[in-house]
Amino acid sequence: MKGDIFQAIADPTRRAILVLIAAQSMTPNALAEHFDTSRQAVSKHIQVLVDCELLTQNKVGREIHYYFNPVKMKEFDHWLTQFKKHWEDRFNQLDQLLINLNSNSDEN
Amino acid sequence: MKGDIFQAIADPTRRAILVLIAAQSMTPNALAEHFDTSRQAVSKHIQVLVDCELLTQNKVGREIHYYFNPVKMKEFDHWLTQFKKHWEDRFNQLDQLLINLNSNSDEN
DNA sequence: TATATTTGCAACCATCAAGTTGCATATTTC
DNA sequence: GAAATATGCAACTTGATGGTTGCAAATATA
Repeated sequence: MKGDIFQAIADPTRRAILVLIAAQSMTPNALAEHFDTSRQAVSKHIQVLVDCELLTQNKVGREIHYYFNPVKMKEFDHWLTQFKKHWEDRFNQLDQLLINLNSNSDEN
Repeated sequence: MKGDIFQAIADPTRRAILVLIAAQSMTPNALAEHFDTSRQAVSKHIQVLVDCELLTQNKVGREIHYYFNPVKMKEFDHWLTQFKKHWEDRFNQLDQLLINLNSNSDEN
């Protein structure tokens, strides 16, 4: 599971980090100020995102600037797109599916 | 984190379950045959997917048929769409971003 | 050079998640 | 009614995960 994009995106803090960094590149310290947790905790999240290449880094002196890497996001996008495609195919053969769902009233 | 779609989709087994059930509704037993793990393990995954409403169930006698619920998938889709939108906006102001990325050669 | 700043790394802890086994319940079949 | 089948629920184990603190390394500043 190491380096898995789905795993990386599952964590809400990491999603927030992605959104922040996608909007503007940042250093770990700058990022950490946006969260309640410690700098090290944020750094660990960053590391996870770097491991799966959702972030790239650029060291400038003692600072490290992290950037969003859109390429890897595509991988994620791809799964959903494929899934949606599949599921929209199903819509074309709605027949059985709808019949079953409609005869199902004991559930909700 | 209970009932979180991102969390639900993070697990590869659950993604496989979603794909299988989206293709065709299934009972837990039928599903379990597709995996190496025990029926109970699969059932737990199903429960997670039901909790976040990615699956709905229809009890028929002693069998329970699970169906894919496309509605909730939208929620997931929404985040990605918003994110992509944001990130594509950035592309329109590529200037600074590209300058920074290009001056970054010590990383790869 | 001494000090402050930015960062990563390692150790540790608490919680959660995924798996297993065992058992109870409901339904079908004999 | 008894046996078989389909399923859910609970207890337990183990490993991963997110958090903390402490410290070392590198760079900037005085």
